[in-house]
Formats: sequence, structure tokens, C-alpha cells
Amino acid sequence: MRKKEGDKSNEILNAATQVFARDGFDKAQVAAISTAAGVGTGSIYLYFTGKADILRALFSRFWDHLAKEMANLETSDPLLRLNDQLGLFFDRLAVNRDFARTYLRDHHRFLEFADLESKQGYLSCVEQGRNAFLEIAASHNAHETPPGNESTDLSQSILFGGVRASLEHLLTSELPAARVRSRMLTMAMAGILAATRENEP
Amino acid sequence: MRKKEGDKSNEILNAATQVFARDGFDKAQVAAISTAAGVGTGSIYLYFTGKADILRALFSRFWDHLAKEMANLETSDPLLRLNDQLGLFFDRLAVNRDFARTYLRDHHRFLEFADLESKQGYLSCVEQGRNAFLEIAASHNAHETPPGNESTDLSQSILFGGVRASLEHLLTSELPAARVRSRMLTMAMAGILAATRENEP
DNA sequence: GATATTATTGAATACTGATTCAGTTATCAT
DNA sequence: ATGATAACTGAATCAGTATTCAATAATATC
Repeated sequence: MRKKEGDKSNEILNAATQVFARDGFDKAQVAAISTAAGVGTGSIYLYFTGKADILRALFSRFWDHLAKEMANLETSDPLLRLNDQLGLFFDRLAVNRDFARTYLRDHHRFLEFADLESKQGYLSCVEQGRNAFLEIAASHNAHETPPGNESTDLSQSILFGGVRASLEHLLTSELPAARVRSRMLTMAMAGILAATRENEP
Repeated sequence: MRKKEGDKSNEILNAATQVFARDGFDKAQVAAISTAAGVGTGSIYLYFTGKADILRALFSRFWDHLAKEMANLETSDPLLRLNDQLGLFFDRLAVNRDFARTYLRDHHRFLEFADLESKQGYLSCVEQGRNAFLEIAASHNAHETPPGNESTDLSQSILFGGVRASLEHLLTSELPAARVRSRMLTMAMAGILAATRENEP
């Protein structure tokens, strides 16, 4: 028998993060990833079913971590909780810029071809954000019929688009992360409040 | 001599809009575009230098139109003007959903490989939006040192990310465009005001 | 040390799809 | 009508790259 040497699986994921960041998923060559990871090209296929599977694993790991961190937030005021959630998301990507690049460029592929199992963390994050949104809306409309949920989904999407864009800006400008973060949160909070007000009768 | 039959160039662009919307730029096959356009595959290369050039032409045309429409806006209040600019952008994409899909998926490629000439319309639109932003900031900080421009650029990016996301939502939900549009503008305006206030001393 | 078993490798394979170009067709000028 | 020229076509070419797999290396067990 022979043992597996170290955790090649993780080394491959780390190498892939760099290569994807530099070349983007499509142009990234499996051979480049294997070289960066210091393993033979064929070894990739011992740990992953293919190039797409590497991306899947990368995002799956990211969202699983984030979902747990979000679940640990104990802020009871929904507005503050949402603020913390967005902050967590931002920070995790601001710290790992290679991954952030891949997130911005290729996350949509993850959503396209990952199975439900792999998306669990992602779905949990979306759900937790959504709950905060619904609570905020409810607290402003206590006595009226609840606003259509489609409306809060729309607001959530718009907000999240802003967060995404703030990360994009972070990568291309020289601004300090803290400055970008705070501006993003300021605008996000103002946006939510305005959206909530619009839902009122 | 022989004349060119009709305006194949435009037929190719229209066909490409559909094919790109369905398959995305990468997976879209030149052969599929030529078939959809009802021309031979080789003819594509009489009108464009390659697949990438089709995308370039598509976006270039879009931004050139939009830049002109924006320039025609005569709203003097910068906040209202920005509102109108965003509205124009939204409407143009909401009306042509095939193109909107391609915009959302592949616009970054345009920015990557188009030359300055082709980007003129795009740059003009960004500039006009930026000017509105700066005026808004100036009108709130009349007596103080002007806020760093990096700050307004950041706000502009975040705002634009929200607009983008609203379009994404429009394509996947069943919400009427008018509803999405108005929510997007509500949140955008609230975001700008909050960002401007944050810049004050 | 010998054997069995599993891990690893990277050159060869297989496939895809953009681009080319030799051949064909249409239009114009005379 | 006929030659000249330009437009058009799509099968063949060619390049790039994900994946496979026969060969090799490392470890474990006896």
C-alpha cells in the first residue's frame, strides 16, 4: 500500500485560486494549475472530476464557511444584522483578493453547474439575508398586509449588486478596504430604508 | 463588380445578439451565428475580423446610442439628471432582453479587448454620470474643500452595481419592468444622498 | 527482501470550434 | 453576350487543451 502525500486536494485548490484569478476560469489551463500545485497533471483527476469540479469545490468551501459565520451572528435587530452579514461577506473577500477576482468573474458558473448539495452554503447565506430583509420589512409594516415577497427579493438583489460592485472597485482602485467597506454599508443601509418605506401603504 | 446584398452586417449583429444571449459569448459558435443570420460561415469574416469583433461592434453601437441620448438630457438639477441617466440605461436594456443578457454576462470582455475608439461611447456615458455625481457632491459641500474624487467614483461604482443587479433580477423574475425600475431608482437616489452626506465634514 | 497495492505522472489521445481559402455565383461595364 | 471584379460559401485546416491511461514510484505487509 501507499499513503497519499499530504493534502494535495487543498494544494490544488490554492493553486487554482491563483491561476483562476490570473487567467479566469475559461482560459485557465489544468496544466497550469497542476504546475502551480507542484503535482502532475493527471493527479488533478484523482481529486476532482475535472476543471469545473475544482471551481465547484472552491465556491462550495467559501459559502459553507460564510454560512456558519453568519449563523453565529447574534444581532437581534434585523437592520444591524443585515449590516453585519454584508460586512462579513465583504471582509472575507477583501482579505483574499485572488479568490475575490474569481468570485467576481466566475461565480455565475458555480450557480450554473453545481448540484444542490454543493450549493447548500450559498443557499443558506441567501436565506439568512432574506430573513433579515423580511424582518425589516415586517417591522415597518406591522399592521398592514405583508408586502409582496417579490419586492424584498428585488431589493435584496439590488443591494447585493452594490456590494459586489464595491468589491470590484476595491480590486481596481487604491482605496483602503475600510473606506470602501464603510461607503458600501452607508449606501446599502440607506437603500434598504428607502426600499422599505416604498413598500408602506 | 457585384454589390453587397442588403445589410448583412446588421443581420449578423442581430443574429449574434440572439445566439450570445442563449449560449454566452464563449460557447456561442460562429457557425450558429452565421446560420441564424442566414449567411455562410465565411461571410462573417467579410464583415468582422472575428468572433470578438462582433461583440465589440455590438457594445460599441449600444454605448454610442446611449451616449447621444444622455447628451440630449437637459435636466439641470444634477440629482434629477442622474436619475434620468440611470432610467435611460435601464430602459434601453429592459426593452432588448437578449442584449441585456449579453450585457450582464459578457460586457467585461468588451472592456478587456476593445480599443479606445470603440469604447468612446462607453467612456462618454461614464463621464456624464461622473459629472452629475461631482455636481451633486459639490452642491452639498459648497464651502468646504471638494471631497476626494475617488470617493465619488466609488459611490458611482456601487450605484451602478445596483442598477446592473436590478436588470439581472428583471430577467429572472416575473416582475414588471416598471416596478423594478422604480425600486431601483428609489434605492439609487437614497444611496447617493447618503454617500454625499458621508462626504461632508 | 519480496510482493501487493495504491498513488502519481505526463505524453498521447480525442475533441472542439475558430478561421481560412479555393471554388462558385452574382453583378457591372463595355 | 462576355469578361472582369467583387461577394459569397462551407468543407478542410489547424491550434489549443481537457482528459485518459499505460507506465512508474512509493509505501505497506509479510
